[in-house]
Amino acid sequence: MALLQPSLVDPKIWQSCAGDAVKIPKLHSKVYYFPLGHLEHANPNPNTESLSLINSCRPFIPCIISSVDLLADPQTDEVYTKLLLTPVIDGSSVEPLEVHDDDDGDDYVVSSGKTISQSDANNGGAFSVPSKCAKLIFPPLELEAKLPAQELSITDVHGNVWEFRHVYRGNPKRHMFTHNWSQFVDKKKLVGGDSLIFMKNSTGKIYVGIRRVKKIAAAAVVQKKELVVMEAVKLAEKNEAFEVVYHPTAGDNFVVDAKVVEDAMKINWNCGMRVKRSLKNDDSSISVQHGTITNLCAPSNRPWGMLQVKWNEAKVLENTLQVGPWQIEYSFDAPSLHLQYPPTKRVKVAEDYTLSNDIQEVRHNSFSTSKFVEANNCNTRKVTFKLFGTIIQVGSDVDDSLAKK
Amino acid sequence: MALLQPSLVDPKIWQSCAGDAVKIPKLHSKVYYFPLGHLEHANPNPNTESLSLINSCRPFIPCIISSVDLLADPQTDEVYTKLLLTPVIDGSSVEPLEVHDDDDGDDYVVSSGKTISQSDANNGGAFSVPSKCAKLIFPPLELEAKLPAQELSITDVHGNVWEFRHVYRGNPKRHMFTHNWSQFVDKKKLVGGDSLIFMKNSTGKIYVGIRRVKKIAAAAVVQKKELVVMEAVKLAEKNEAFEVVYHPTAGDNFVVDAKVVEDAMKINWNCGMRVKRSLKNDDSSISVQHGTITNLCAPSNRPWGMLQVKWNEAKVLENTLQVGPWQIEYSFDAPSLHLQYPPTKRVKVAEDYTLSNDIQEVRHNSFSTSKFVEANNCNTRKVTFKLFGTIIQVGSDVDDSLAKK
DNA sequence: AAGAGTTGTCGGCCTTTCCGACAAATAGC
DNA sequence: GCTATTTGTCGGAAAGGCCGACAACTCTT
Repeated sequence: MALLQPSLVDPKIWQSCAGDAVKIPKLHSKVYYFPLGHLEHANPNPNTESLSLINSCRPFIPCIISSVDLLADPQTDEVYTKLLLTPVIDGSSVEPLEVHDDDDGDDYVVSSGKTISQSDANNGGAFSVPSKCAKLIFPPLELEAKLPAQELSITDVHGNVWEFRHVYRGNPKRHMFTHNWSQFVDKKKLVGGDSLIFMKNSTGKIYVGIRRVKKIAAAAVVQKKELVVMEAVKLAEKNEAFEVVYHPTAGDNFVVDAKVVEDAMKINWNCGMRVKRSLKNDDSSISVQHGTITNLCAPSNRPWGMLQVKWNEAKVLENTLQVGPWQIEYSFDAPSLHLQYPPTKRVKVAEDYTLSNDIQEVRHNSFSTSKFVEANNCNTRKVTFKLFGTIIQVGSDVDDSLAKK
Repeated sequence: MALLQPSLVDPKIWQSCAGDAVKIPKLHSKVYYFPLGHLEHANPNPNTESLSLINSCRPFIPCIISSVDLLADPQTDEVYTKLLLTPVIDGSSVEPLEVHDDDDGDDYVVSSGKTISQSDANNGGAFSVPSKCAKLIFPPLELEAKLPAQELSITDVHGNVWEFRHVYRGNPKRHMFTHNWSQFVDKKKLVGGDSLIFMKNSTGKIYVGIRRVKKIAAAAVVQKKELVVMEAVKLAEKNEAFEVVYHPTAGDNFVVDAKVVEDAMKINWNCGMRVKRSLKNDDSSISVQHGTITNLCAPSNRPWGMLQVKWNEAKVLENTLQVGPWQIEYSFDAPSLHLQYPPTKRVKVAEDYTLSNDIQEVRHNSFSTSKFVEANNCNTRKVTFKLFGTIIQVGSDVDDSLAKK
């Protein structure tokens, strides 16, 4: 039953399992690859040797997506993706292939999730189905009947079918899985805290995906992953095609759509700015985090983790303290406690006619420090990146002008 | 779980499921196809219309096996085969393809069977494993342990894997399947009397096949099968390639290796001759039936069911009362009660130079009747068949010579 | 803050599964 | 035909699964 090969997953099912917040670049699209993000994704505490190698590399590498595999782990059922990236040599005349929009329009997938309780995982072999899920995903039950029941065939990410009995019982009445539930818990090694995602496509076929709480990663495995990352980085630096693996549950993607990065870099991010970040929860509801930029802290002008944000909400993962501009949004609605930042985007664009194969970095060593920035222990730097032939400047004299007000 | 398509089965596993007595002709080999046998295989009581059509056809048709599919029924797990036969046009110069001997030598399959009891099928969800089977097929258990147990992964004919707990318990101690056995009974719809065949190949992988007691064939299904047979017969008669389906449990094969038929036809079969027939039982043991030829009763010189045999053993299927010569062996060792027939093969062979597309039948209308034959109410006929350009004569004047003694 | 709706956990009961006892059937001498 | 071994069936025991009761939690207003 347990296949040893990773399973190819239907794109819409894969997306629902990963969560709608997870963005996988499209085939043949332009992206930026962030080596530091890649390393931190494999190992949050990388060894110094790896870090120094990363520091000697370009901080971001423009690439084209040459292949996308949407996969599922045969052991854990968790979804992940394997991408083949081909570095773009600046000024090269290779015409990019057409980006195929894979939204087929007609077929859709609706999903509903639940983090399973201790009782779901251990007790009596029954699963308490959230009423939202039952209403949205499963065929309607005869709720007036004495013992409403139906047999559901639910397909996992490997294409294996599980037959559950779905009943509506108890007082107050609720939806439950009874028959075959404990076998499912047993085979999938589910524990309290793991999440299930139930999905239904336009043909009515029902699917189930799993997100695990515990990330059991042995030190040896992490070491191995780190070595694989470093091999990829070396290939990227040589402008050769390289393969990366991205697990949506292990932090943000380090391969980001070019336009998204470029647009985000055009904003004059500065200390004290109010920002937000919308997150999808396990049950596919949306929650919004609000925060304030506390520092522009990119060493060597690395956009990955350039902005340090202090989030208002307590439960925030460590790796979201330092974010890239594309990972957050400027918060228009939230009133700033100290200052009002104008939503106007002040962008400095300079046409570049130099055909160089490397990304040009121009560091402005003359920092201008405003009173506000000083008061917030925040260094404002003028930083200019060249992105696909366009020079972008971040951390401008906006502060000064505002401070003068 | 339940596939709707027939499964392709590994040849050695298929053979063990069918039983070693079942002979499937090799790809590209010469065979004789018996239309009457085909019809009786589909329906033991065929309608008169079908029978009259069969009678207007050749009684046997030489063919080449153009394809062999070894299959398993997705509903019942029973094995069967689908053959594509291409009629051989006598004298045609088409060079036959090489017959590939598919015996790979190295890999073998051992098997052990059991007809399951009422208790196996209904009670308490346990299966009493025959000790022979446990010793031959399963990995050795620590028989000295207090509760010897192991988990066995057993593959069915569709490639689905079943996990059973195999224990050695009770007083007296015996091998049993406990965990998952009742699910297997349930899913496979097993009833007392059905047989299981456990197999192990040279890599140690364990398989299970099923033979059912009840042949539930609705009248409509039988009608359909009869029509399919008649279509095949019509194609065969036109010397066009045709497909046949053979179920090993439903009687002897009507597609028989040419050499086997020819050799059997060379023997002067006669009334009173002692014959034997070895049969493989469910548990893969061998039992031998003994009998006496009571009649040479082929109407229109049809070798299928030409010999009428009275078997000594009681439990004989009806369809084995009338057999073809290739289905039995001359019994050298069994002492004849009345007469001693010499084991010498008296064969009359005549070279045939006529290039005819049809099989020549020469009926000798002058019957000679001996005293012995008269006393046994047995008609001795001289019958000549042309097989692949060789004329074979059966039921000779041996009787007379013996009777004169 | 209160009410309605939802869902986590528990104990009881019923079914299924697992076990050795015993006896019946079979194989071996 | 006798004995040794194997295996079919049974009743009791243990485990697993299904149920409503009740309470805690969440969401809405």
